[in-house]
Amino acid sequence: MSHQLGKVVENISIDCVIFGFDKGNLEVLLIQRAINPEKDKWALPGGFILKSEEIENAAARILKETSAIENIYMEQLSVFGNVNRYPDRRVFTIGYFALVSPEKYNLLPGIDTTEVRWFKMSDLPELAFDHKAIIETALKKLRSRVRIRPIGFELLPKKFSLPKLQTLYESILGVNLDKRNFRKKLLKMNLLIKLDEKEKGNIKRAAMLYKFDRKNYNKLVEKGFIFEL
Amino acid sequence: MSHQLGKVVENISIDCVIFGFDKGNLEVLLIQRAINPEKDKWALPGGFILKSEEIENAAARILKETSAIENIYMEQLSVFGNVNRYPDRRVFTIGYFALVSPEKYNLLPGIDTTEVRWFKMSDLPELAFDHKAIIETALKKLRSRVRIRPIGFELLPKKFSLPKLQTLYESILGVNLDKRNFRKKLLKMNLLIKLDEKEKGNIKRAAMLYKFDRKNYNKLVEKGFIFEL
DNA sequence: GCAAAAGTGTTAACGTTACACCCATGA
DNA sequence: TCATGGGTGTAACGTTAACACTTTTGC
Repeated sequence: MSHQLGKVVENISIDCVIFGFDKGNLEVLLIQRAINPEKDKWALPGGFILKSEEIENAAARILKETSAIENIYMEQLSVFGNVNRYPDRRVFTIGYFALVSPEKYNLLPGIDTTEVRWFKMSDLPELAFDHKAIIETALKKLRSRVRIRPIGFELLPKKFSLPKLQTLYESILGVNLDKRNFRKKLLKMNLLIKLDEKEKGNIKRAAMLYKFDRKNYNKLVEKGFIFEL
Repeated sequence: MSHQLGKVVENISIDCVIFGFDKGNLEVLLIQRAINPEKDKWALPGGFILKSEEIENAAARILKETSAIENIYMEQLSVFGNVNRYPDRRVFTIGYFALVSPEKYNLLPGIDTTEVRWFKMSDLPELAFDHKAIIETALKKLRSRVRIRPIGFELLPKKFSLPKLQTLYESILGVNLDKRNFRKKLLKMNLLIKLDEKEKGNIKRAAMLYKFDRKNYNKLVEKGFIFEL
């Protein structure tokens, strides 16, 4: 955004940690920087806040401009402001984070980016600035959230199978769960609608598909329901 | 800190939400502003970050300079940056929050403050800037934390009785708890050391005092223990 | 027909809830 | 001596954890 420097708050940026889940792996969205500083390095999608722009709008705009992802709910993570985190001058960055289902979006490298793609969390490249630390902070938050809010569903396609959901939880939490107990618990919550449809593809035995019952979830929350793993 | 404007990052401040607990009431620490903007209004202890100062150090320094409270652990809450939250120019503020036992500290109005004192959460004065919203955000965080981390102990004196601890939890969570069940649960965790001492004062029957066993808590956490109400 | 993954119930251990009376002390 | 708040145990209930076999289907 160097061409915009007059219009932006020059010492506060936003960086977005977007988690996805694909084929049993937790992934994160990274862009390759087309400009200095840290040209050619991989980094979180980020940019500067406009002088008269609310922070949340800035986060949404920046994510859209760099990756073409839009209309997702992002949550504020933390501010990172170590004196030397950015070269030349002091820049604070506000971390945002969100969970999406990768297959829902067509990625498109935008302003100041040469490439956008998903990286497995287990196989991250070298990252610009302090973005490694930001991702680690986001992962901690994800882990602590996932047990008490039904955010796991955000990471899956609209239609998903119970084994996929279980794999997701296992991979985020880093533990193995009992298949029968997991199903029992989830189904008893009345948050899943069983579809009349099976998974497709070259699979031995196709699993039944479900969708998340968001309406009922909201209704239950109003009554004091607390989702817990 | 007007006299320091050359040395500070001019568009990023810090505001501290310090909760205390006294006589069954949740309280928050406020200062009366001695300077413009919002002179004479009550506000959170706050100030600007020095250009070459790490954020955490700034938070600690600012709290000390305004209220004389020091050596406490504060946690980052969120950034507040609405375009019009501050008059004249755009200033972002980083909210920090902490829990203390009021009786441990002698308050002393510091730089740019005419008065410091505790206010009951149920009886707050009109507040400067967006500080009301910041306090509300902090309260939400406090409520969601208090069930899953033993932060309640921070709000009490070193030595406390079980009824006091229970009152504290009841007042933060806004519910009534069963005395016997509460005791059973807490005592089974092995986080309390019973002292050979009773509460003092004009009370009918003095309760036994306990202290929090922080060493054992840390040991248990390492083994995977999760505190839960 | 066999390998691979989906689907299905029961029991025992554990934790949570509900509930009522006696005790110590200051006034 | 009485009013106030401290302290104590048990039984019913619900939740979690452990565990193994049958079903479907692509190859």
